[in-house]
Amino acid sequence: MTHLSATEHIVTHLREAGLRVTPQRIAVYSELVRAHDHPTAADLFVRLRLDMPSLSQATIYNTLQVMAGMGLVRELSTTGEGPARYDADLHPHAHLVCTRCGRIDDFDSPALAMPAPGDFPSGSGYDVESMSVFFYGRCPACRAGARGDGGEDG
Amino acid sequence: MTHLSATEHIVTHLREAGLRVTPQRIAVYSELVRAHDHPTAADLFVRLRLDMPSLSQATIYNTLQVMAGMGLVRELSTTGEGPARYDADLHPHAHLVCTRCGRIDDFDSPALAMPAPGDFPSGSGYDVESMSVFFYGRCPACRAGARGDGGEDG
DNA sequence: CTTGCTGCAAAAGATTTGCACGTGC
DNA sequence: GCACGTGCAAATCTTTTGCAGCAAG
Repeated sequence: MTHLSATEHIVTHLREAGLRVTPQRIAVYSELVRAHDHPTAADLFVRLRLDMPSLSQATIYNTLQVMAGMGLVRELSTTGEGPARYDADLHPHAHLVCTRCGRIDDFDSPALAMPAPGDFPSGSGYDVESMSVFFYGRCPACRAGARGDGGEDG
Repeated sequence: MTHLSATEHIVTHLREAGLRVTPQRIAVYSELVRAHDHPTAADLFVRLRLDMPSLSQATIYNTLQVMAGMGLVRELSTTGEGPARYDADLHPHAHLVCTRCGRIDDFDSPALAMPAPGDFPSGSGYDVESMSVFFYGRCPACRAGARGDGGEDG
């Protein structure tokens, strides 16, 4: 759990899962680690095609599904508004969703009493494995009266 | 905010918003208040067509959009898995989402330190208006090895 | 060499939209 | 009576799937 590169990380996990290590999988994961703007499958497609013109959308979807299943990435869902977004940052944190431009920012709450796994509802009969906290509102750019094109990140 | 019927409630809000009071809007809202299973647009369509055969899906979607915009109902998003679900219960509460059958239950947390509006992230620059807390796991029926058809509510 | 993965394109599922008619106000 | 809302069907958008060829192990 030292500072392995994204490539090392995905390669290790794929090997351990008995899955094949392909350039496409490495590319998708690496881009997701590099990006901090919670891109959609389509975003990743556009960005990655620059370096890998043969890449197909189906492979992106497939790869994201595989990685989400391995627990390597997290699928975020805003409000049904638009496509799913993805996050390679697995440390527990909330998300700020702009209801105007759709941008998603991380919100790492020092003050906010974020429920810990121990607070998971146990009386409900559910076998809770994870949780999500979303805050909805307007991002700084949209508050400032900007047109709200959506966000670029890096 | 006394115990008005669902009809009284929606009629009042539509009037205040300068929108027309139609049987379809009353029906959709009333069914959403009656149901406690966070139905999808398609669920509502099936249920309401029994009493209102001419009702169309487009009207359901349109009505849900209008009511969500008015803040009368809340749109929930499970995990991007499947269609959006709706909730007419506006009091702050978390949701338990079954990752196996898609069922959603309310979770009203007495013990859980649910962030209050005052805890909303203010340093982020966002103008936060609402929040959602989702817990993901397996519902009692699915834990018990049931097939997981999804839930009826009554 | 074997089998899983990729790329393509078509399919499937959910939601939105255009238009003509009906209806609330 | 006017304009909004409804109903229908087609369009749009996102994601999944079938299949043939390629490449990882």
